[in-house]
Amino acid sequence: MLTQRVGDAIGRAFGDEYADADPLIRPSQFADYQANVAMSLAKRLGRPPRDVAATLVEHLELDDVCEPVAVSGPGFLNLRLRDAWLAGAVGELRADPRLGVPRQRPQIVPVDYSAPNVAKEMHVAHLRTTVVGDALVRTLEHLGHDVIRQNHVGDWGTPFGMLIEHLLDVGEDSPEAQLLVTDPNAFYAAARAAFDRDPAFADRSRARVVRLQAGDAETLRHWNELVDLSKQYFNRIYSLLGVTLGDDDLAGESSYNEELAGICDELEASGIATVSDGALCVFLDGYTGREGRPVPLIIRKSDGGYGYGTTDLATIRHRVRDLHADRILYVIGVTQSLHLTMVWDTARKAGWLPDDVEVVHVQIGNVLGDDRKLLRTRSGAPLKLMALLDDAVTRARAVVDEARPDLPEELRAEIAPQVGIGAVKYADLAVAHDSEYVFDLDRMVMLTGNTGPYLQYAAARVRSILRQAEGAEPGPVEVTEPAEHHLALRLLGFGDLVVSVGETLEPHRLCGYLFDLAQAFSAFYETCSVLGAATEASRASRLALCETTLDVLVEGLGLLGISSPARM
RNA sequence: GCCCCCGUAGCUCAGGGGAUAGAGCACCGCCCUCCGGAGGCGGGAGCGAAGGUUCGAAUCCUUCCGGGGGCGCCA
Repeated sequence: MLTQRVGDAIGRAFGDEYADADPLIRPSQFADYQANVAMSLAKRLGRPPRDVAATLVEHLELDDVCEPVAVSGPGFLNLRLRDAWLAGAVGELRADPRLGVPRQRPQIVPVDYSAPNVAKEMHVAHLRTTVVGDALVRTLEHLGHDVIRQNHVGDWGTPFGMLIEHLLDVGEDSPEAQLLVTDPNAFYAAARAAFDRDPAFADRSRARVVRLQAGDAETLRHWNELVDLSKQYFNRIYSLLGVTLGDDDLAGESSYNEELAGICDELEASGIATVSDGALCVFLDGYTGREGRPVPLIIRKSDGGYGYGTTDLATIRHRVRDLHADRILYVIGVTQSLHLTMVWDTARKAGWLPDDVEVVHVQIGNVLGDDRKLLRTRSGAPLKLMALLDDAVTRARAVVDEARPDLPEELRAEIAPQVGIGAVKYADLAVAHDSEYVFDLDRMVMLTGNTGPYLQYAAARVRSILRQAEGAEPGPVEVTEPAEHHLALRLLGFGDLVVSVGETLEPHRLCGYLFDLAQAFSAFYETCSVLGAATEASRASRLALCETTLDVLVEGLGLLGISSPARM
């Protein structure tokens, strides 16, 4: 709105040929917003920036929206919104069930995230892609996009012969088989041990892989049993995390089996792939490795088997051809960067990925321990995710017990998981997804600072005020105090911010916004008594501000996949 | 050796080319303690280094230093 009005003023002041100048209106530390337009215009006009800015001010028609506009610095227009206008805008926001978040033209967006492996423990890296992916999915859906969740689970490959044989040995209903649900690494380790110890078992395993790949019906039935048990493990984690992934979203590597041979044939026939050292490879310009040797994307191993490069090609073709994707998101570890770009380049070359389909690698950075190395237990073993989450809940319980000894025991037991899980998820979301960060449970569950529990607590406190308002109803918004002004300004920023998260795919911006909002509310709470407001109209207005703040906090946390306990 | 990412306060992290680089935690000093103590105000200290582009660079480009990762049959 401001941008449009300033743009019009440019046209009036300097002529329509300059109306294309981007006013670049942004929040500012010097005013509510700052229009930075004079610099670029001054250059084009050959006039001093301050003069240009002053001329522009004369042509601005913003008196209904802004206080008289100040020119400062080298030529910035500082815009301070009028309290009355802000009050009206917040009133409109309150009436809008979407809280100012626009609906966008829908795009079809497959999002590849989580992707755990069958018969393997999920670790913190999986946790982060799951949490970040889920926040992106929720946000994009809220913006109106047609999101297709794709959980590209690792359910195929060489180890499955060994795993199936072990499952047959222990029996599908045995306690050992249940390890797949409760402690998958233990199952895997047992299978591996048998493989290393017993040559006969190793031979059976290898034979089993061959039958699996040949599509032998009985083997496939056992494979399904194996995968089903692992699904139970995934779903336990997802349910504990409150993640939107379900069985319908499973699109494992195995689902592309039928297409792999065809992919290879097509690439070989078109000359894109060539045989090298017995393996079918794609060599692309610009990819060199050690000693300048070209790096291949291997699509068929020398033993005739297929690797994940081939399934990834089949996957991308499926997403474009069958799902009609406009934009494809890969929420995957930063280590896959090279592999992914090679797959994309190959797909483009083969004509499976048109130029107008955008592919994005949402790079997930490593999670580190306090020694700045990949997070592990003290003994060096990989962390068990379930144990880690339990630990988070335990610590959250301690924080809740400390802060709210007055709450009944059952209620505290109910709140603790929401806080603990929220804390872990928020920590994953609050830092830029591609940066590494140091995992520190104690910091995550703190009630101060940029943490999930802080925001949940903020929301609970607002609820508490509303609860105590008893008969008093929220009414028309008035803005008089500076703290009200600042809070109202923050509230109005929600819609644009959600849009920017959808564009940049950076949920940490939403975290920063919500933290900022909570602090603005805190300042408001400090200086503007709600229940003790001087007049009835003022109390009604402040109740309305409380209610709107709560709505935005709850909605924002919801987009992040974090629940807001009613009390804590 | 080649390629990618990163280097911001004591610590953990923000900073979509714009003014005097921010927050939280930790530390020190003062204030309030009233709707639930998510407190308030003040203080110290920072863009790895050097060039370049620009009216203007933490941000873009180049080089160097330092850290992490990847680089042919695991996924």
